[in-house]
Amino acid sequence: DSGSVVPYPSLVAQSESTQRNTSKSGSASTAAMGTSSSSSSSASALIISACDKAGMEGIDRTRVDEIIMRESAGSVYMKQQQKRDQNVNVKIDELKQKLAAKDYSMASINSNATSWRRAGEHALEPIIDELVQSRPRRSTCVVVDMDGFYISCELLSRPPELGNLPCCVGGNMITTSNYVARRYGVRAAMPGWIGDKLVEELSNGKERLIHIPSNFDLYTRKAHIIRGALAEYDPNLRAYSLDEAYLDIGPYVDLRVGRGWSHERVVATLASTSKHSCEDKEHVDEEVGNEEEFIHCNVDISAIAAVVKEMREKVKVATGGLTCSAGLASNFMLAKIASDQNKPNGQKVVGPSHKEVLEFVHPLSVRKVPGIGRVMEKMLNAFDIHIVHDLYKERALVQFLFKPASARFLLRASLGWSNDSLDPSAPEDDEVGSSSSASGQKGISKERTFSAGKSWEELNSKLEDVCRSLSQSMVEKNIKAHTITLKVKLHTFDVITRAKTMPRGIVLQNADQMIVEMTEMLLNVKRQHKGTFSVRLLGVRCSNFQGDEERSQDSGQMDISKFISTCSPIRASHNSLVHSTGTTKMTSRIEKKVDFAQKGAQTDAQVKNTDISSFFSKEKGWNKVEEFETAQVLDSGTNSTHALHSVDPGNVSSVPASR
DNA sequence: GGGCCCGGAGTCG
DNA sequence: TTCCACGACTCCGGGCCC
Ligand SMILES: Cc1cn([C@H]2C[C@H](O)[C@@H](COP(=O)(O)OP(=O)(O)OP(=O)(O)O)O2)c(=O)[nH]c1=O
Ligand SMILES: [Mg+2]
Repeated sequence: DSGSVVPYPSLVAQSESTQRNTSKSGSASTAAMGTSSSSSSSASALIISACDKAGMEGIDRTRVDEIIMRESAGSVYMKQQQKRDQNVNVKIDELKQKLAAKDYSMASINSNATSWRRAGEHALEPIIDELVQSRPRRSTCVVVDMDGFYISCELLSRPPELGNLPCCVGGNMITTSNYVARRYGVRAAMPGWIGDKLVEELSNGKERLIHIPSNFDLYTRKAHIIRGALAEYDPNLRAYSLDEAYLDIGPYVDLRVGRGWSHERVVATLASTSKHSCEDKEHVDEEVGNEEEFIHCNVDISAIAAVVKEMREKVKVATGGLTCSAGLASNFMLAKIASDQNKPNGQKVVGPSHKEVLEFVHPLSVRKVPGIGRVMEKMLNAFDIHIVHDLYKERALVQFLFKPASARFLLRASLGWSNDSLDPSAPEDDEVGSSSSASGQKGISKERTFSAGKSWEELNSKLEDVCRSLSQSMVEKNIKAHTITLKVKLHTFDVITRAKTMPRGIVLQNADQMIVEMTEMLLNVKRQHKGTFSVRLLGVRCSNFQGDEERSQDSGQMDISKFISTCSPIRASHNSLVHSTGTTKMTSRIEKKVDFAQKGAQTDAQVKNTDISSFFSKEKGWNKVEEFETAQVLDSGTNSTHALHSVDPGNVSSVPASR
């Protein structure tokens, strides 16, 4: 359609209260008609407990939502959520105006308000082609996620009958619940008393939610056992959290299934080769064969699935009964999504072909994509994008609406092939790029919530406690930091942070030193703040670790002119850095890394014609019709260094200056 | 132009 | 009667500096 064009100037800011969700099922262009987007219900859509998590299928979520809303109605917390919600609505309306302006200007030239999208889609074709081309051809990425981890750990050492009752870990705040409790809508990040209410009311008073205090050490111990079991299958596994691990079992299945080796022999080989570097690499090549053989080793996917099943069983035995679920796919984004599909105690395989990938990912809610949270979901929904397929269908619109990094991420997600850093589910495949400090940790923090309305003296006392506690952790971990940040949460739930980076040569670890800085900062915050200074949380964070900066040769200061003019080898930093840092793994691993993170070298040819942001952003002056019709996204000499397929440049290029 | 710093926000488990 | 954590990471925009 699109015949009718909205006069741009008529788009006045909508009053948020007047929406009635007019944008039924019309295409996103309906949204462009200026009807205020914004959510339908007055309740903040950001907080209702979307019962879409594992173990919560088919429960009467209307009643759950009703109880939750009733329990939190009018609370300060709720008011804060509504404020957030309103801010998102404002953002949405801004985007809609931006879109309307685009359609309008296009229409004035072309008499067709939305044809620019076709052109945009056309411009995306080569990029999509390349992404599809570079897709891994095997499903050997595994995400293992423990079922109800904390609560399962707790129930292990308790009478089994307890497992049939609704249980959770945490008192005032629930960190997780068992699957019985989930049937009542009780879930992580829910305050305890709401969980109580849910169970009480939805069981008609027959049951009560059982709270078990948290025992973090227990979970940490179990986590180590789990990793030990999993490491047999991939010694280079990434532990994303206590209960979640990312593995590439390609090498394992090649030897175990492809070569028919025994489990023990495979484990021994992998273990001996993964650890160290160059010498071992040759050793591996002898023992394992060359990489072509590796790659073309066509292992039946059901055989890989069988390996995963066996692996899960080993975890269960090693932990004394903890179950886990797993996803098996050709990349970690898909594997992560898949790991949730057959929870608990199940697994899901996604084949590597383009067809299989799309069949899997397209019907899913965009919310399933790791990295798309409540806010992004709401924004997408406002443009009638609900499932991943919509994300693909509206790819031109998405490219136009969002910032390059987000747009890139969303496009890749819509193709089932994402490893952007916006997606935290893709842990870096190792130590090459970032922080030389052993753990790779970038910050450490401590924060405490207490009843609001404390006196000034009490506040300072709390702050000292937090500082001392943090300091102790830093001593234990041998961490010294350059930057310290104070966090203050007011009784309204508004958060204020203030940071200070110490002068050269001064480093933070000592408690008294931190206390000095923090108390001064707190005083400043208090002075700046107008209105009653009623605090419910104080926190301290240290970052910018000493030893994290390291190699920053060439610290000499240059004349400013050099900075501005000579901008030649922007992109060289990528390749050369990856190269020069020296990767120390066996060939097959490196191969893998290219598949996973696409960090390998890119040819200049690849770099060309890939920055589509310039195509959609009118700031660059690309919004004239001619360009759209020729649809060439040329580019480039400029800043188009981050192509859609180049991933997470931040990580590789983050070599901070010396301090 | 690009790096670092700061503060706000979003996301995850 | 009340009552919504904590630790970690990333990105973005604005300011300052070379
Ligand atoms: C989501 C979440 C988890 N956690 C902790 C408790 C969880 O047991 C642990 C792992 O998180 P999850 O894997 O998200 O949850 P889960 O393992 O308890 O349940 P399942 O995977 O079967 O759906 O992390 C929090 O402390 N806060 C949170 O908000
Ligand atoms: Mg889990």
